[in-house]
Amino acid sequence: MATPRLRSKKLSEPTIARLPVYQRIAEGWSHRGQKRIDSQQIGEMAGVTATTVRRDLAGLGSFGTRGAGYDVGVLTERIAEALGHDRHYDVVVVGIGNLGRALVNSSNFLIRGARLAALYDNDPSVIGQMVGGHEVRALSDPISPATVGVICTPASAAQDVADRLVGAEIHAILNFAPQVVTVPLGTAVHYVDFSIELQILMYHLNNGTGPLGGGVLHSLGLASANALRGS
Amino acid sequence: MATPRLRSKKLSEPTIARLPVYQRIAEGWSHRGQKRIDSQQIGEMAGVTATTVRRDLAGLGSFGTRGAGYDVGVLTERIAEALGHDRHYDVVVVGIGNLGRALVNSSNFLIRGARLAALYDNDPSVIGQMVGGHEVRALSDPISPATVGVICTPASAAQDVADRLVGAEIHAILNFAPQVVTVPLGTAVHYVDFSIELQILMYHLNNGTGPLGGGVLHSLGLASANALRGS
DNA sequence: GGATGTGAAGTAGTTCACAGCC
DNA sequence: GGCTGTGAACTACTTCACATCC
Repeated sequence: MATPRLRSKKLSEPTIARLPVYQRIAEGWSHRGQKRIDSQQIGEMAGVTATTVRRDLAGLGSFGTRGAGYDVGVLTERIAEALGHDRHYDVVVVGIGNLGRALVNSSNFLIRGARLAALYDNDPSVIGQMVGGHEVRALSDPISPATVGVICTPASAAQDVADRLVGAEIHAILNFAPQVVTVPLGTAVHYVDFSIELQILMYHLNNGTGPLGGGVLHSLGLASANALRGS
Repeated sequence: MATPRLRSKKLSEPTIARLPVYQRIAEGWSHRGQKRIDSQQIGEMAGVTATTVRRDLAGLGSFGTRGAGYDVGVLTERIAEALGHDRHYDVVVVGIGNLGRALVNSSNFLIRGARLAALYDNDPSVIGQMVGGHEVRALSDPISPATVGVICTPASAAQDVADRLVGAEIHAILNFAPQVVTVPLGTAVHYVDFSIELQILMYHLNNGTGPLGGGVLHSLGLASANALRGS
């Protein structure tokens, strides 16, 4: 009985952030016809040490082969399992400007179980358009049931949109707007901020320190949660 | 001798990632006419503890007032100083599709010292268009001198573009393409992956743990900044 | 031989608790 | 009273080093 959906031992936050990176590397490897990969190779491409890779993967169970590394197929499968990629969930996107369109049409955003459920905007010239196979609805319409809401509006609209998403029982929000939003307890908000990446890069350039080696890959997840509304 | 551009004591990686968040909070506060803010308030909005905020800010020098918190103006100024926002640097963007346009037109990307130097694409119907005040050039043209190169192409083009950027003496790359690229030693690649945020969010939803936890979360109020860093 | 997996050691980051100052 | 700034304690993560297995 191979892995009966074990209540996986809790993975550390840094590990969780690295697993998708390993997975992409494994997939690229597989694409080029390679059948096996070792921790040294993964580490080089991901910009971490081989030991870190081995510890991360050991947390998913022992599926490597001593002397021969990891089977690329098993590797991707185990990571998918750990991250819950077998489960499907619905995503609504609010704000269908350049960014919203880029996300919806990207081959890299709505993957691994994510399903696009509906699109919303408040611009009459955008409402009714077909984008990514969905008709853009009015923001004033009832929000479709979903697991995750993505905010791609200007900062000024972000709080209102967050309120609507929460009102529609959506408790996980990915916010691309440069605006801190307040939500009730029990709702998670992850912020994605393009400029922060640039700022971190510049800090290191200015100070000479930090990730400047070859093939450095930096992935930043800044999760913030749970402020009480009012008071 | 008030801070004569000190060779600032090295800040920790998590701290560096949090500073831009604090800065945005401070700016929002200032926008709403508030003059002071305390570590408790910053922490709530950023999703970290007040102690963490104080320790982060103490690393920039002691500019808080006991009993009264931080002056919002001084706060933003000190963070800007620490992150090198007074210095200007040039950015080239390659791949002017939806994402490239979204970034270039965003009020949140090219800020804090970043200056748009040039845009490139290889699609004849895009070359020559004006985007964000710049004419899109052919990818085969010589790359303009710059500090940072941003890759917004499909995965298949990413490695070629990275090679061109490196050839143009650009040693800092922000890669939005879902593709690991290899570069010579001395070049930093930061990898931004939208889907990773979604995957992390889903991991926590599936496992009940973490920044979403069913009810336990208030006690954590926790955020996480994860960096994969290389040698 | 060669690479995994893991105790043990080391390092980095966070939180506690409180002295110090407004 | 309130809130900052910081040594001390604690926790989490990474790295070392090597036994283990193919």
